[in-house]
Amino acid sequence: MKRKPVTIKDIAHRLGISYSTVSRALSPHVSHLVKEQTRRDIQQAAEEMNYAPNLMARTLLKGEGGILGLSFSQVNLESFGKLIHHFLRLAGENGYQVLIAATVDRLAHSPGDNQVNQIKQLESRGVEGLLVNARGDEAESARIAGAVKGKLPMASCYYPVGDMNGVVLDYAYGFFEMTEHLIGLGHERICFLGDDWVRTCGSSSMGKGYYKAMRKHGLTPRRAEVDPIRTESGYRLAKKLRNRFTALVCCCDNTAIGVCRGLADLEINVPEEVAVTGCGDMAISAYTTPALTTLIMPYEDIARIAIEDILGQLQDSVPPRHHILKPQMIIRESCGAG
Amino acid sequence: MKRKPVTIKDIAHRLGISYSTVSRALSPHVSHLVKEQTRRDIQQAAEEMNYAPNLMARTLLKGEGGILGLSFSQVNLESFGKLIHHFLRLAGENGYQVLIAATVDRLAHSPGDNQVNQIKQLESRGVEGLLVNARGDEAESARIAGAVKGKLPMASCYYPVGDMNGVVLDYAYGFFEMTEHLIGLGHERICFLGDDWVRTCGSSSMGKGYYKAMRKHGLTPRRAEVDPIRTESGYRLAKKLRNRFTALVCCCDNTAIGVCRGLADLEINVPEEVAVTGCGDMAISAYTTPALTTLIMPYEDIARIAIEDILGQLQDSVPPRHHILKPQMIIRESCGAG
DNA sequence: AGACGAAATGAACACGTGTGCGCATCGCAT
DNA sequence: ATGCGATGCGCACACGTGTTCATTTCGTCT
Repeated sequence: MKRKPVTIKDIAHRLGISYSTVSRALSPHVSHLVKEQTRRDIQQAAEEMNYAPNLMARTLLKGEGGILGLSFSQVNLESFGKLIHHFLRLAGENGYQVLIAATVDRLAHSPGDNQVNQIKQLESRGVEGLLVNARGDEAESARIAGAVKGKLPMASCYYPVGDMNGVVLDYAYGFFEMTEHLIGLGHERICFLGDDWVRTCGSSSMGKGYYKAMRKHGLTPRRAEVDPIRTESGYRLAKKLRNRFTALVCCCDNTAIGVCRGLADLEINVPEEVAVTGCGDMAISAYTTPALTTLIMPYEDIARIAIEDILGQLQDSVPPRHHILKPQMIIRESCGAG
Repeated sequence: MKRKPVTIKDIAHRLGISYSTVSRALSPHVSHLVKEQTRRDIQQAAEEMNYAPNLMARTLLKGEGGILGLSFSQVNLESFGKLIHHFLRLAGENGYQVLIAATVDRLAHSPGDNQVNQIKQLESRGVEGLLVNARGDEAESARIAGAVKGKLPMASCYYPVGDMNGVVLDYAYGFFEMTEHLIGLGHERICFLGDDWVRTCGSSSMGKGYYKAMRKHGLTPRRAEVDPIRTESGYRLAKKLRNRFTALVCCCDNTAIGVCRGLADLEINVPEEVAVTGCGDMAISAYTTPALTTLIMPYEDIARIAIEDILGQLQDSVPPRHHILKPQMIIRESCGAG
């Protein structure tokens, strides 16, 4: 089934010439060293034999292969899809392809399948730069930083990775603003729905921003655990939280929509009785009922800055830097301040 | 900035031994040929020097490198994210990594940046198998089939690519069933909201299924153009179609949610006055108001079958086959038959 | 001590490509 | 016919790795 691919040797053998001539004829910057007639013969033969150059051999010899690595914890959320989309596009525009690796489960910690191991694999494949989306676990982030430091240009996104340069989303800022907005509307019993908010994501975490705003106004913070991927997880929580809070700050639009529907099924009005906010601004979030108040993340900016940073480091012209991007709060109906 | 990576030669030089010994010591299946003491020295040195094997060199020599290729038209929809997620997971479980390439715009046809070219690039990188999501354009599909045929094991997903084996979603079946369901509920003026439905996707297209059901019952099919990515596109269409139809069959949940909100803003009740259906079953589609009647696509099955097919062809044990997967209609509120 | 199988290691080749160097060929002037 | 610059092409090496073959070293028995 799997045929041997044709090489320049095959072409040379067929034409009865040396393969260095073939190599030259097919390399644009030295093809003028080959007689025009033979060059045409070679190009025609290459076309006929459906020749495709072996980029691994070329990379092995020259040391640079035009490939960037992407190590992600997940890809099945719309937000990750958007980011990857822009990264692929921008990489392509700069002549790079992308090798992508994703962990199966952001919670799985099987020793052989951690993110450090994945990054080493990407490095072994000869990637020239790395875009990393770490889970936020500080211990693992430190190991990642140790494995990459000084060997490869890297940009982390969303969460910081050690002291490596990165494009960090200031979730804390966004959730601080969002929480203060709700407090300004008169809410006092406000609950945060999200992951473990102390251990993860360090100082830029969503929970930290919420916590800070609550403490600032002398309110007691509370938190409920949800799985951001499963809308159902938010839906179920609505029953438990129905009478205990007047506002629910969700870590993800997915969650917020589940919560809204859960409250509606209990005949609790959103936003009149309970205000709900999300994060991420999915494509549909402006068109749900009620339309979702949420945080817009600048996915395209993240991808662009990350690419610029990696390419800058590669050309040794630009020193690695930290970039902190602020999400933009967009007020719609679900928080009751439209 | 970019340091030279350490090789087995570096390790050998440091220990004053030949690099063949180092190579053996680090290859599990022949490491027993090396004296235990030297083997430990080598492994310790490799650890200390942070050695990472060059997988490109290994691939070049042995001919197989453990990479599968993914050529997609888009990744920024939730459905594509899901599929890629499962594909990455299953590939990883079988010891493969994934090189991914995506076209920027499914409508862009710049000659150098077509999908055929991308696939050739992936081939040059030494991918052993290919998962292709073509746009459905028959001319380009034929070129893709010609470029890949006999050289690489390939599985196409969603839409067929020439006569290559693939995992095809029978959209036509799903939209036929959905349309008949609406007709069974008494609807006669039913409109299809989607892409160009004649040219694209061949006989398995969404539009074909809708068309067939309408014709079967003597109804005149109509279509409105929408961009499945932009929810806004469905929202705007609600005004134009408000009084002309009693049911709207959408090509994507994104569109359906936009339409629902558009109708709601016009104070038209869904589903009492107009029924709406979607396709894809996004994470939130069961929790919108009204909950969306839609088609569930078996993303995990697609990924699993595609991987099995590719790996089967690689081991030459399983002949390539066609697989046709049927979407499952799930009735919720938006069609008025809950 | 000598012999001999076993164990351990080094030398060499291969994979496909790019490139520096040297040789051959050709056209042209002396 | 000889010299000479220019052009075109082949040889050989390099990249990092895995594997075959030959060679050395070692332990053991006669």
